[in-house]
Amino acid sequence: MKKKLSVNYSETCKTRITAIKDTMEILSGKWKFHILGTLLETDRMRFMDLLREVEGIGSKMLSKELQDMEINQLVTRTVQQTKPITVVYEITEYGKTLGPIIDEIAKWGISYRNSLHNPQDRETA
Amino acid sequence: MKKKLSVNYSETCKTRITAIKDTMEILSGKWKFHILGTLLETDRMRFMDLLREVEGIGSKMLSKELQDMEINQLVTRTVQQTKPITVVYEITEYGKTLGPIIDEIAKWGISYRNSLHNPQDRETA
DNA sequence: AGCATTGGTTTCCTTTTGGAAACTACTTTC
DNA sequence: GAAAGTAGTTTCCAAAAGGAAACCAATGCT
Repeated sequence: MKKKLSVNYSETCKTRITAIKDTMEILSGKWKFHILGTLLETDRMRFMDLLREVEGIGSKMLSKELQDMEINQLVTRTVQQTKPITVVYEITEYGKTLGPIIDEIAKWGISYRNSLHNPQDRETA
Repeated sequence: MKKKLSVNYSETCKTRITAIKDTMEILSGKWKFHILGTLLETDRMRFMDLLREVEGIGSKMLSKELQDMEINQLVTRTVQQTKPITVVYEITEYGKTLGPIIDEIAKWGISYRNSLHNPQDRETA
């Protein structure tokens, strides 16, 4: 009797994997979670403010990541005709639907930090 | 009057950002969510089975990602002294605590797919 | 003997990612 | 007029990530 080679995967499972791939592609790169985490807290921020708040990022990366997210309708970019022009970025309603993901990730990260101090927490997870 | 330069960030916000960074570092790379998604469904799998199920991955990457996750106690590796030795990987209880994150990511990815067909869903998100 | 399977490792190469610094262009302030 | 702040873009480079293919050691099958 021959063994089944692969493809014992259910449809729902493949859908799930595709969904995970889609999401992670949209949120790819070193900074998107970081930027979104910031925008979810403060709603609207100018470019230079983001540059200062998202510690470590450079203008090239910030610009690129914001463009990516604008294309995916997660953030909006608005030029304001002020004295020196300013540009405000804000998270869209659609972008806010990522909130639960970010929350879960933050939650896990926090309990991970705790488990570094109390490693037994990890065994009894 | 001078403007405040940066650092108007609350402590909880910084904690949150650090948590996000921690989590994403542990789950870095192209395949970890994929592998975890698979192991969360099937519990225990052999190396070659994973190689076939995680479509597109090569042995080098699979090996490396599994090692990373073993170090972080997300999966266990057990050698079985069978005829040709087999190695089973299974997700740990601690690894299962990532379930909610993966679920949220999968959920979002699914509704994202839907919004590609009905773009108005995205505006009224 | 010869091939397949298991579970990897190693090598070599390409692509992607990301960072630093310089530069643009316009306006305001000193 | 010089400096500084706005919001980026461009260039140049280094490092990291990832893939294909070959290889290895042990065992089983025919």
